[in-house]
Amino acid sequence: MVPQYSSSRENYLKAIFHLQEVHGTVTTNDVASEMQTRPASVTDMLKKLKAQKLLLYEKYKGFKLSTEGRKVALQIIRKHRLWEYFLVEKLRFGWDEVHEIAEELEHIGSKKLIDRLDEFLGFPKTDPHGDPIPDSQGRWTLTRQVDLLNLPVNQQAEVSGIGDQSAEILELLNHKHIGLGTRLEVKKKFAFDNSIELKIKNQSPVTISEHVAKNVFVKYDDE
Amino acid sequence: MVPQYSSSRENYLKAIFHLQEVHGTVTTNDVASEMQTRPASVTDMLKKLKAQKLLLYEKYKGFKLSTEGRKVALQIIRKHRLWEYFLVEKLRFGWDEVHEIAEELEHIGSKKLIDRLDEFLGFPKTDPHGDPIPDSQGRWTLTRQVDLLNLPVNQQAEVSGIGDQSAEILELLNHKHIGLGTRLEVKKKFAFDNSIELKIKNQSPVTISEHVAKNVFVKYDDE
DNA sequence: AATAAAATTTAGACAAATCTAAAAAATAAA
DNA sequence: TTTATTTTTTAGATTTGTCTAAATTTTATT
Ligand SMILES: [Mn+2]
Ligand SMILES: [Mn+2]
Ligand SMILES: [Mn+2]
Ligand SMILES: [Mn+2]
Repeated sequence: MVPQYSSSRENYLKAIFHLQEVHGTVTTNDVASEMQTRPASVTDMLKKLKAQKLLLYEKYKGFKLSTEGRKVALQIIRKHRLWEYFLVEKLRFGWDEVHEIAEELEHIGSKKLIDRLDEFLGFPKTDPHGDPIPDSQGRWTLTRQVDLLNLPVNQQAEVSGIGDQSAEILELLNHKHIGLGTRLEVKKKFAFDNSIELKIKNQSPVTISEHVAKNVFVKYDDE
Repeated sequence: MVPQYSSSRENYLKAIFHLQEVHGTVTTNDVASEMQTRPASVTDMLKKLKAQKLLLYEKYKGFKLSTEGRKVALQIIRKHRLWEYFLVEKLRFGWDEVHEIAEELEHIGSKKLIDRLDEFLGFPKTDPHGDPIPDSQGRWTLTRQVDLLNLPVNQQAEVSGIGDQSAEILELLNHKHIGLGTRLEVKKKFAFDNSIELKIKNQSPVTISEHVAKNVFVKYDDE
């Protein structure tokens, strides 16, 4: 039997993993705000994760996932993203309504379940938000992407990922018909507020703020 | 937002519902043994369920589900059985390996998820064990389910469940081309050893022993 | 270097779900 | 109808995860 961890512990591992990826480093306060909880609760949990050897931690000095902790985090992320893919591709959910549900489904234990699901879905490489899905060994293919602020004007590109994945930004993008795989190009950048005008084929131009642009990643053939 | 109950409470509701269905009545000890827990823990939980108006309970006098408790129990059962159907029909699990996983999946909250799943599966009426799946209003179609010993002669019926689920009986039934969904009728009952002769369309008659007949359940429309 | 501010941890509490041991009530047997 | 047995409930603990308030440590500012 594979060791099982509580949903709460799995959520902490996942949060720590994400923060480690973005900044190189994580703090107690970072985790507290990511998890919508109190710093004192984070400290409590850090001790428990350390006791389970999922975390390297010395009080006041900082912490990071152990090799085992990282492995567990990647499996939760794998489950989260496969379930999101399932919800969108098989149950016709919108990409902006699957995160909450996947947040629960990711804690279902069976390894066989998730490997069968992966197979059923045809071994998808990325989830509905463009994020890579780790394989059953916890590996993923790194795709390099640029955010829209850094996409050259008039360069055709394809949306390949979203940074911030709040329901709010997804709703906004949805409304403007911007989604994974959307082909677009930047027509104008306004220096005043760094807003950007985009053109999607067969649509009238749309404008997005700097805040949004920073969170939309695209890939394009750079010759 | 629909009220949410803990997995533990949902499991208790389900257990109480099942015991109510089988016997007309449930006791603290029944629940304890069904849930693999202690009578004292059951009493603790009965008080909590009563406080939430899911249970009608007076100490030492007995208890039963309230209308609301029954409704909740039926929704958990609906989810359990739909997930079992999904696991068998879509992920190619054996019918003998899905129960444990469904025991976890049944606690996922989203109502939309389960209704979409139902639709995706084509609104199945029974789970892989032949048990009826309640619809989204908690209703199920009452089809008379009897074992083959009690099926009237010449009454067309459909195999809807197997009692004993050992590999041995499954092998025997498999050999005789009897499985879930098989349409058949009883042509003759032999008083000598209670063996039974069956007819399946386009096949020559087959005989099964009393022991086998007792473990094959069928349903038929009772007019 | 001394002080102020911020981050982190500890102390002590609470709710949920479970347990063991003991008490109380209901039921069965004598 | 007493007495014995079984069932059910209570009392008091324990574990997990969370919280507030206070103490401690680190970091930033004079
Ligand atoms: Mn989660
Ligand atoms: Mn995602
Ligand atoms: Mn369950
Ligand atoms: Mn079943």
